[in-house]
Amino acid sequence: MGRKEVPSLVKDEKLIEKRRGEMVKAAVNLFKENGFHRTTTREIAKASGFSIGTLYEYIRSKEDILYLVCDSIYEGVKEKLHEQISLAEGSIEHVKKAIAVYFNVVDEMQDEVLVMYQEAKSLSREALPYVLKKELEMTAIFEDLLHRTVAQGELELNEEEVKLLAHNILVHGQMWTFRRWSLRKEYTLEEYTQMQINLLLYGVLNRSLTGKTS
Amino acid sequence: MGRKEVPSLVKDEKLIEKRRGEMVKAAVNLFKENGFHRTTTREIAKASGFSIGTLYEYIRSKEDILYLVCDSIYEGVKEKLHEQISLAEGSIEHVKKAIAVYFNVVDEMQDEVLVMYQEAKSLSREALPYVLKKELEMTAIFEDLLHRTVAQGELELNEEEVKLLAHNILVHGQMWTFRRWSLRKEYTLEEYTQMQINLLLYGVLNRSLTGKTS
Amino acid sequence: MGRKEVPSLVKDEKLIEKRRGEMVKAAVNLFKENGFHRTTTREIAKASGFSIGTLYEYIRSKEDILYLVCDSIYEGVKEKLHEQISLAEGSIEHVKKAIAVYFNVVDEMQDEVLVMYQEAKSLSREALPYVLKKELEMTAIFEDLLHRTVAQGELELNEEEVKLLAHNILVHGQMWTFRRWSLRKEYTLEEYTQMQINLLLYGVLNRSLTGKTS
Amino acid sequence: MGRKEVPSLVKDEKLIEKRRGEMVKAAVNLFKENGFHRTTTREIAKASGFSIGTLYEYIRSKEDILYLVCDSIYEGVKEKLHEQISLAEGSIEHVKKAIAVYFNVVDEMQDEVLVMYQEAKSLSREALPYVLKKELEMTAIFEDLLHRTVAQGELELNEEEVKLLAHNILVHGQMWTFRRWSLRKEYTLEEYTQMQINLLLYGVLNRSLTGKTS
DNA sequence: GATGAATGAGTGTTCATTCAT
DNA sequence: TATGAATGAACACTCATTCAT
Repeated sequence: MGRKEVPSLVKDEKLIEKRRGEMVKAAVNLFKENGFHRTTTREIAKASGFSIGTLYEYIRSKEDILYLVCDSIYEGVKEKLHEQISLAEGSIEHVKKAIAVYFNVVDEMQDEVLVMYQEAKSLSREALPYVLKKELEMTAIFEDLLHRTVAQGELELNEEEVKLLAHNILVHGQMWTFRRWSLRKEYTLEEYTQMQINLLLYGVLNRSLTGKTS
Repeated sequence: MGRKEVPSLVKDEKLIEKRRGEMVKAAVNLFKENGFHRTTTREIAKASGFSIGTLYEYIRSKEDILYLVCDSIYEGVKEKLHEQISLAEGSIEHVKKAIAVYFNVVDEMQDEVLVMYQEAKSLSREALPYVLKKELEMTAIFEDLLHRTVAQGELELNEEEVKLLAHNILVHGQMWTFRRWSLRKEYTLEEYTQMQINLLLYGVLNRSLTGKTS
Repeated sequence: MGRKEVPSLVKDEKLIEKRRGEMVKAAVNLFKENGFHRTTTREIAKASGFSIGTLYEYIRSKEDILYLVCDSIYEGVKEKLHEQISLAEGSIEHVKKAIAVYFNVVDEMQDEVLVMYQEAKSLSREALPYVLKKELEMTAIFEDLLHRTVAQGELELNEEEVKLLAHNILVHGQMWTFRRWSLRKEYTLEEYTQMQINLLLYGVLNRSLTGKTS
Repeated sequence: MGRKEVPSLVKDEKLIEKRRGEMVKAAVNLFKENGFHRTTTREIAKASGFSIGTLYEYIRSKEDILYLVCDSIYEGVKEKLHEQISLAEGSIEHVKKAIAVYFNVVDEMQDEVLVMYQEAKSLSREALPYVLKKELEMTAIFEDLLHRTVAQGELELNEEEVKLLAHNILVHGQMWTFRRWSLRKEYTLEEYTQMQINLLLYGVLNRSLTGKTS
């Protein structure tokens, strides 16, 4: 659904799934180490355990690998998220919980997230929209959560504020990877999570309280 | 001060400054369009208005260009910042003003800023620290501002919260360029600025007010 | 045995052997004409009958070609030598025969020998020792021969004289290539061989003394 | 006389002489270290103490420098030779003395001699004959010496043997530099000289025969 | 006479991709 | 389906030489 089709010369769908899984796993590790441009298709083939010829049976171009990698990372993050939080509820506590879970997932997959964050720009003008769409879907998860919490009466935010807050939550999660060279020195993941939750929510939280009392 | 020396075969310092300026300008435009790796040194030379041989009179390697680009962008941002805000004061109003000015500068230099944050990772392990140092210097500007405002009694934040808030301010500025594909659709720069100021500060602001009133 | 491994991206050992043979042959001709430095890898590839990309499937660097050339020449000389002379005997006659055979081989391979003699110095500090070792192995062939002849009682030479004489034999062979611009004008190979054998073995001074006394 | 003219844009002959002397000195050192091809004209200019522009006031091309270097080395060797031996005499003792003096000169100028014999091949087809001519002049010195000694009745050699012996003497001098990686381990210069004089002049075969008969 | 900035053809090398087996 | 040898356009970088000042 909304996923871009990457054609393969091989017919067996099961095999495609399997081989591409091996490819992506190998590629993430290599991209992590050397970046997309400095990684060669030969290296990816070798690390995947098959020949360069076989690699090209399952993709059309090097860029396809990058797309598959990005796609796979988003799916991974989303899957882990769905495993741990119910998206049907709506309460301040639930928002806090969701943020914490999200930050945890980002931390677990920090290499992957960083790779995607840094290399997605190398996707062609054709493939990029598919990845950006995934990013929007991720944002939507938090938007929905916030909407429900607003509907519940626990938060007082207009539409645009919901959007921006959801955006900020996502960004603060990514920050933990792309500024880790600095943040890791100052905070543990737990401290970082707690402090960001405070900074993210106390504003809107107090305001709504204030709003209520006034 | 803390800047990495990039050696040149040319002796005339004035000329080096001039030619490197031309180079950086051309390179930013090309990097913006195609990224660092997809841009060739010949393209940079041509766009700079001189031959490939001349290009290499002023740098040692392609990476030097990227370093000069990053360095120049930081200097540009800092210079514009210093032009518009006094860094000696300390008040809520001043913090708001500084954020707005910073977001404005980022918006004016959005191409440059985008290029830097996307390509800096391609710097070698030798050059990267110099750029990260610049980033910390930028963060420190906001840390100082917040410290002074805390000292003034207008904010109530501990040391670690100051650090994180400064990080957040910087990152949200960058995000205006990084996620412009999404943000631009929703907000004007002014709206984005105003809303982020609210989200960033109302949390801590109300808390301190609450603290005061209690 | 003692040969330096030159890695190849190609797995088929037979093919490596074959392609490198073609490469070396082409390279010798080109080096002969223009020297190592003035010969381009593209020229070598073309003369070898394959593309530049293919060339680099079989070597890592241009210097590898030079090493293979040197190695191949030594092997060629040694092989031809072993084909024609038994190295187990030891007599004046056998020494003379061996010298004549060696000079013949040098003459047959004069282009190769000259190339090696002139270009080996361009080998890196890493590869040079392997080539010098081959040179010592060549010298050792004549040392052994002389030793056996001494043991047979047909010559009276101490260890150091054996070494130097073997060295001189080798040098006189190489001379035939690197001074051919002059020697060829004066002597045929047969004349040169006969005269050098005389000078090497008979001595000029004693002969004249003998001549006088007889 | 017989020297190739190397044109210069500068008129002042004294200055030409001086500058070229500086150039040659610098070039020999650089060629010694890195070889002719790996040495750049910029390096030569710098090591000579003037600019690249000035360098080209005194030569037309890089190859001119190589020619001047070769020429200068020959002149140096010849000069030192003439300083120490009279070329008018003719006797066995004198030949021995001349060989020893020549070997000494070669040893003193070993770097220069090595450079010349390794790099002369890079001279163009136009310049090479001039250098070969110098080499023949050197050979002629020993030919003459041998001729006079034959005429004196102290040696019994025909014309062709004289020529070849002269060649051999020259080559064995050169080999002291060329094969120093091997020879230096076995012999001091004095030992090498003494032994080569013996082998060149006394012969090994007759000696052993003599030994046997005595 | 001296300088050194400018030039650009040329070099070694890489690597995504193809295709015969 | 799987292989891996072959390809060649493209790349970063060099350096002998020129010429305006």
